Amino acid sequence: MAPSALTPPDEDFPRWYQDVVAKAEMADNGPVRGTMVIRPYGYALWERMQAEMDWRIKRAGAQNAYFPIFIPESYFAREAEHVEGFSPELAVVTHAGGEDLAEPIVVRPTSETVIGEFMAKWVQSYRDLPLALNQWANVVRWELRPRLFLRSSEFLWQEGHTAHASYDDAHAYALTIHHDVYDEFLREVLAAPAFLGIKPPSERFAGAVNSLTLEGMMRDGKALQMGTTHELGQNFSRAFNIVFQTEAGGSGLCYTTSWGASTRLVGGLVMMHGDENGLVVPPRLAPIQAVVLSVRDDATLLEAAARLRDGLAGEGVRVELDRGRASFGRRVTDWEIKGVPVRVEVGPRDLEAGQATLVRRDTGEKEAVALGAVPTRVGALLEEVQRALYERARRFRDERTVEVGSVDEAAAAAQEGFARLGWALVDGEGEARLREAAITVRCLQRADGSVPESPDEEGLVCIVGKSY
RNA sequence: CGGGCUGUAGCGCAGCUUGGUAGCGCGCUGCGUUCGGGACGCAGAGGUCCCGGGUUCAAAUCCCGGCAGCCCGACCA
Repeated sequence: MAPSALTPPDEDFPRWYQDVVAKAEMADNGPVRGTMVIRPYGYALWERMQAEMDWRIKRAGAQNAYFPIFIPESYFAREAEHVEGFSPELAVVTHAGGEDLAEPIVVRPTSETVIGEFMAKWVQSYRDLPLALNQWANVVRWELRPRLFLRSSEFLWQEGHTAHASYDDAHAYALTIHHDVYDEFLREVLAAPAFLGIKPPSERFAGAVNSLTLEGMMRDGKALQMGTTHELGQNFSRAFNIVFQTEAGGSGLCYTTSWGASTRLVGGLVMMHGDENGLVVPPRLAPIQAVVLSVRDDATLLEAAARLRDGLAGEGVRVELDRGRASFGRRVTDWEIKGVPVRVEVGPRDLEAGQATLVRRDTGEKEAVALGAVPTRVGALLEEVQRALYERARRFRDERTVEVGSVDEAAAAAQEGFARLGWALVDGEGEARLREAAITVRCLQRADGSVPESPDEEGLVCIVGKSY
């Protein structure tokens, strides 16, 4: 076995992460600090995430729209907590068209304000509600410590924004997004088990009355927030005057929500499933699910490989034929680094036996399959890999999530993973003590793991850990 | 934004202490032999030594100021 092209993850996890992102040709740093150039393979992964989230978002009743990247600074000032929370991260345009601007323009860090302004215009009657919008966009949050995908000054995301006639309706919608869009996407496509819960007040979105979160565990034991949904109460409706005429003829103030998932998920994918040989992409997400490669640059083999490619494509497998001229071993490692779930190898010995060799990326296991059976077998294998990745990630997470009985125990246990303990033990001073150990409360749950209504419910537990 | 480390070919690095012709490995190009887990031979191409200023006959090397990257912290999707 050749030496790995990557820094071993156990030796230096951040370095390993960078190696994977670079060698899998996912992204490069941009010329301005914190900016990111997303390369075709990285973007293909994001496009797959977009496609899988987009239809679920539409299924949840939201429509796509687009709002401007430039927002009047005065909009931010209208919601006190919001402006306070985002001010440090804003990029502001003060000069344009060769002149100083009368009013500075903010480059959007998120779009609650501008969308709120237009919701106020569009919502007249209870019949206009709920109003559910989503946009796919770039946003800018000036980052002091950027990392490719995980924390860049400009990133891509979807942001959903909804307005409802009642608290109950807004709350129910937030839960729908939380479960039926984000959690379902994470579980079924990204093979990513997450802890679902709500943020403690200290970790809430600026301007929200409640923030729901999905927290995944990376292979270094740290937490990554993989999606959030905010109940904004009437804070933004009040600030932007999103009012409607009620069925009874009175006047109502909307309840709004906002929710987002970003290109950070691409980084999460790397860190949740990757291994010492590079990226490992869950089949349902993979832009390339299977790659067919002939062991030699030989006309007969290439022809057989092309037939296999056609057969797989015919079964709906996203398949690519490797026509590279590099040595076989080199081509294998290159596809491994990119995390393609299944390799279909065909060599002279295979051909003689009328078979191909299938190799799964997650375990490295090989199996010989008759040529005619390859498409069917690959389809089944992809599903097996999908399940196995989820199970492996879930086991890993559960093994590193320990129940503890005090803040001190939590501080020790959460160095290598998560700790779970009573929220009452942490609420208040405990949070500050954990923070000294670089540990934060990732989410609050009920004892049975379900999502609570508010941090004030009795008997809640919290999951704490280090985070990205 | 604070502390630490670093910037030399696409990538990884040596050279800097003690100023004097810019190097190595991988990658890249061409030809040939190869190909069942990062192949090999021969011949080549490729450099504003991060940027700006200063010292000097002379700066990759010394001094000052920026910019960028990485790690740790505070902040965050």
